[in-house]
Amino acid sequence: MSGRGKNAREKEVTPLILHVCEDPLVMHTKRRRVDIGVKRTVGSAIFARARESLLERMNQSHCPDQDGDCSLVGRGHGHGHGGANGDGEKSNVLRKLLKRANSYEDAIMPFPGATIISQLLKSNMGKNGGSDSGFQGSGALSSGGSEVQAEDACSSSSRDRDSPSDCLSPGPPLPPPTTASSFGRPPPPSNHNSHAPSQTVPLSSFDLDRLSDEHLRAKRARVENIIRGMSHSPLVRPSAGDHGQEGNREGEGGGGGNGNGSDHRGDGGSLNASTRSDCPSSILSSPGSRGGGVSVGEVYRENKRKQRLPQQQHCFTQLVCSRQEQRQEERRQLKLQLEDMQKQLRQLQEKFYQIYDSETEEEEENVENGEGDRSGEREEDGNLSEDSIRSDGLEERHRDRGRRSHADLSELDPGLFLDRARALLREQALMDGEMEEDVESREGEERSGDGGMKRRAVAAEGGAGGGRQLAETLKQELNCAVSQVVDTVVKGFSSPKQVTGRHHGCHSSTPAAPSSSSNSSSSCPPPFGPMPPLTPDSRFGGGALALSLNGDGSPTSNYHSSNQRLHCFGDVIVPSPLDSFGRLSGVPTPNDQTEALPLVVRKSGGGGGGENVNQSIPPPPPPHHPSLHPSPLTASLGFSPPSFRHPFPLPLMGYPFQSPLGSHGGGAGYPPGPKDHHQSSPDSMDITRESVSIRTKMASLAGGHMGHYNHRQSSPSQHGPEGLSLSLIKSECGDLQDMAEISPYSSSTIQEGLSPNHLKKAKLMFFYTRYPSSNMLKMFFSDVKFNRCITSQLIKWFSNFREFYYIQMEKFARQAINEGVTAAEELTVGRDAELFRALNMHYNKANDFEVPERFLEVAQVTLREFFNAIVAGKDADPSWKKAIYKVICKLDSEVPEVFKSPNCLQELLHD
DNA sequence: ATAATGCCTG
DNA sequence: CAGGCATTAT
Repeated sequence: MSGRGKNAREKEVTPLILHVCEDPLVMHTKRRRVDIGVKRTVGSAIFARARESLLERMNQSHCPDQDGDCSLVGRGHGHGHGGANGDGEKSNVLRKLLKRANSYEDAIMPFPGATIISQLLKSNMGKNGGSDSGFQGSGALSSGGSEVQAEDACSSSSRDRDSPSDCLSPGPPLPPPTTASSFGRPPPPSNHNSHAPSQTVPLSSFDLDRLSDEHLRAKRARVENIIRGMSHSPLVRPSAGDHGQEGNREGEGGGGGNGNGSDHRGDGGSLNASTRSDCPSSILSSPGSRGGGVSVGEVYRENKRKQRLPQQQHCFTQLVCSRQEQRQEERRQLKLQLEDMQKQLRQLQEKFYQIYDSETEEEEENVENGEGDRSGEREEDGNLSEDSIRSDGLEERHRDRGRRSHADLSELDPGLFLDRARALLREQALMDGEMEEDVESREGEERSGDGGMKRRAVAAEGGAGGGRQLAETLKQELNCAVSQVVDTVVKGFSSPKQVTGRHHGCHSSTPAAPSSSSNSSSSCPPPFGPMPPLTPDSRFGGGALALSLNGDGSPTSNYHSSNQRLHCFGDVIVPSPLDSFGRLSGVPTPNDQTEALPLVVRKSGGGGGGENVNQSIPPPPPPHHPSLHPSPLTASLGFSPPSFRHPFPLPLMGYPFQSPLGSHGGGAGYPPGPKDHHQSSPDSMDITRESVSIRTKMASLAGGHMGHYNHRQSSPSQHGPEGLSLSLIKSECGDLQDMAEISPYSSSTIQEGLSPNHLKKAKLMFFYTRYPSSNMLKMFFSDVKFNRCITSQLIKWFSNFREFYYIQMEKFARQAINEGVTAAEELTVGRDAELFRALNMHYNKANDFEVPERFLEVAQVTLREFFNAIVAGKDADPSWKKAIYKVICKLDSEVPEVFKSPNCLQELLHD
């Protein structure tokens, strides 16, 4: 067989050889088709047609161009792979995180976001100090350096420009750097790590003020960096992941010590500083000046950038002519930035969890063995290694906690957690003081001078004021920085009335924090302050909890928490937080949708199509989002799994998340498993984690995800037949309508996609029919909303079944011949036959279905047909199977009515 | 033009 | 199991 196939292929490729080849197989100029050409059952065509038309109409109303969507699948495939893979690592981390998130939620929630952030910041400092340095220059976010970075990030992400979150950082083309001096001067960070220490010392000794200044700046820079780094988070959409990865690579390179990243940044910063004002285009061209080798990826990005260039220039040009345009652009960017920041904060928190998690795990594993290779594990996670300081602290904590058993963790109450955090901070401070040298030696390579400096500052602070103060300070600083950034940006433009106003409103939405004033250094009510707590809260769906816990500083809790819930992990869509805020706060935000749209648009962009997407052009995005986003109400109610919010992929979500949601009052957002029991099986978590990766998969739109789900789902008792399909793949074909279907009210069993259970069902059906017509399939899978993709998939399934079936037949027929069987009559297929076992294993793995006798007969006939054909030497004919197919296709029997029931699996398997 | 099939490959 | 492709049937 294989040989034949190969020959055929060769034929196609090298037709010239044909005349030379004697091999009959090769003789065929064209690949011989063995197509059976089986008549297509038209039976009940009328009936089916009517139904079909009905369905189609439904579909059409929502998604006229299903085809187009379908095509995306293919395209997405290729691209998706890269993205998916890239995210893989992170994904794992995330999964890990998620896995335990639940247990920690309680404990973590209380943890003051500020503290977490500060810790993260510190850690980042240590790790990214060198690479981050670039950001430092941007004392003010508006600094050219930062802008360049933003440009970089954006441009790199331009591929999927649809993901605004990517460009979160400083981004918005802000007014010329007021603090030009700060960033203009060669930021210490720009230097290689090796220099860092030396610089740090002199600085600190020189001028405390300056030190603090730097400190502050560094923090800001760090924030930016973190944000930037965050963009790689696994949660980020695949497409986003692409560029994110690139960024990551660069960053890592810098961090790694080769200095590439640093160089690059440094160049960008300086270049930007010098040229930015002159001409934006120069910025764009800056890539050329980038450090060292330009990888293919970079080239690609460069191209992207160049593509964008015209637009940018245009923008600036227009600025002269009409500032409005620019403002809009800026506005948009600002928005993006804000969103990103929020997201990043959330992610920071997650990282924290992550570390915490990994540590915990390690503890669990190594409690008895001792410390083991903590560092090793940290390295594994990559991000974890970021902060040695933090790690140290964590280690300590873990040691402590570890002895108390893992269970403790989950039991920690907020207060306790907080205390621990403080203790940790103190420990850190202490350690810093005592082991500064030691630590430095260990991390010196990674840490920039700034980082070192920072650390000292931290230590000092900690010593003086204690952990709490430190935390507070950090928190404030962070908040202030954020606020300032926001304010700066906002103020930067002569605020387009609507937009700007709205933004302010959003920020100020917090009762306690009146709009712009927030940026005052001392008591800036952090617009995003509450963010951190969000995650935990969101998971619980109980905003109230967050509120009570939040007391520590962020005046606003519910608001944000609910909001966060909305976007939490909304990597995919990131429905602008602003919008959410606005709605929640009751501020009418008519335009929100419009504005947000651009962000949302990414859906398809991920694939391949969307390079351009909405870079600078205010995209007139499709007005479909509303339905996509859970209404504020929903969110507030407890749209529990924020992390699972997938704008588009929603359909998919239904399946995997079902269980998690179930516990939360039936997950308002998703259809409760039709009639199915929520399986709270141990798999729940797995499923949950899987969900994370689903995003990636979804984004990639690649096929073959089914397999993954199968593993989880195949277990019989799991999901109902409808099991909430993962509609995945085909979800693309799907329309927005699907969303509606999935939406809360639609408890209808109509599925957008095929679930593992559907596959199972199809396999069982194969015992009755080998050649089901599409109409038949539609009847038997009435719980599936058919579209071309679904139909094709089902047909493909059966095609695959047949393939396997016939392969087995041929195999066993030949085997029989080899064994000396001479008469077909000698061949019988019983339930104990090897052939049957093979088939049963394939179509009825669990063996929980009684294979109809008829199937045995058909199998026997088939086997004999093959036997006879082979014996007769018909197999020489490339299409020799065709005859057999024709015979077999007539042997289809009626499929029991039970199969028409969506719950048939239960019923069938129950027996 | 589209659906359906089969073959091959991953 | 799915994608891609070629072929065939409608």
